[in-house]
Amino acid sequence: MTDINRPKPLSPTTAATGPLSGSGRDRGRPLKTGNPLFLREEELRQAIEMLFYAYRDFTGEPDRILADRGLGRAHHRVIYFVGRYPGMSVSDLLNILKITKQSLSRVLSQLVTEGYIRQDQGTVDRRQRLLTLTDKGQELERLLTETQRKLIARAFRAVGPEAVEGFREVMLGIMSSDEDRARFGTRAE
Amino acid sequence: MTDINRPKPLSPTTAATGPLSGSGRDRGRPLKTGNPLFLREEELRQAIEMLFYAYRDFTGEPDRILADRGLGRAHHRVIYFVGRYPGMSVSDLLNILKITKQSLSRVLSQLVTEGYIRQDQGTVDRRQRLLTLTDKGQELERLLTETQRKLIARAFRAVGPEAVEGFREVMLGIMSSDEDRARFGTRAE
DNA sequence: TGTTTATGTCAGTCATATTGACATATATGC
DNA sequence: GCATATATGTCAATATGACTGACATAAACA
Repeated sequence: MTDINRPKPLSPTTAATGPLSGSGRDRGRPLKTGNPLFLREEELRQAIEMLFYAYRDFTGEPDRILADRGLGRAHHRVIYFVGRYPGMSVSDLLNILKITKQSLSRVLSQLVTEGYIRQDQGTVDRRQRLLTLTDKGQELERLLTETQRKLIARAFRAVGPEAVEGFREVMLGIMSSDEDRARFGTRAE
Repeated sequence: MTDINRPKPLSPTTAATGPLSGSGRDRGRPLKTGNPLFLREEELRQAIEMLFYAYRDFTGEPDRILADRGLGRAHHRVIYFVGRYPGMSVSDLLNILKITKQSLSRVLSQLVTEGYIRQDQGTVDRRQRLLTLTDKGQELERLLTETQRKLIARAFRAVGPEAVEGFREVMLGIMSSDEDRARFGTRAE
């Protein structure tokens, strides 16, 4: 049967699919002999799924708040980063988000039009439009970030500082660019 | 010097932006007196950003592979979970993805039409369409999952088992439903 | 037999992203 | 000062992924 190596059943409705293999211990066959347990296929798959579930839930509540105002997740990202780095330029933002300027344009213009973000001409380089949150923008930013911060804080508090440090290390390892890793420079510990 | 706690400048082009004041708020100050360091606003913000950067990079390479075949991230998720739980029903999948059946429909029909996924009538409950990957689907699933598994494995290997355990704990803490947490049953530690 | 469930579909809409082409103002190097 | 490069913006077309609402069918269940 194809279902020997399966994770546990999903729901009563699929009970038919099987009591299948209990905890699926052996799906975690080593990728190579001698690989430590935490690098087995099963553990790696779990990590993939954890990222999916956690990210989905992490963005869920902000998405709802934004939807009430006719905004989406893309607006959130812009508001977040402009709040984080006030006075950043458009190209800085593009560099972080890694989307095209046309994509950013629609979102950003909307935020400017609706009074969440202000654009000021740069003084050193007058081609630049430096971005800052208006009061209205800050208010929304706080609302959204509060939501996510509480979620993270709750998780952090529940697991303690060592687990948090492990989380940080793994996240840094997943990022593909040194530039991004550098944003989390060696912190006071 | 309100910018004490400000993240470092983003790029040479905004160096001028540096001492930009402002809305700094209490960034970095404890949320409440007595809160441990890892629960300070700055640390929580970093976690928010890490999730963004890590998720963005985590999905980047699969997105490119999929784009070559005219597929998107939504197809990836379907292929992934059908590969993970072969014989799952449509409602199981909806339950995991937490999208509407109409949204799933377009993606799933396309995958069936293009021969990545097979739908078989359930034997116990004949209303159900049980989903499995075809050979073609398995091939793509392996290609995509391999990519992500390698990324995770590299990160895991670099940081070691304790950090990985910390990562797991935090991710579980971020998930909002016990049902999802239960997918990662208490493992041998 | 009547109701609920699992699935599917039609239609309309919105948000987010893409590519490509082109425009303007400013900076910078020779 | 002129040529080129950079920062930003805009128009147009297109794809993808999500939503709501309405309705349809088959099978299970009470």
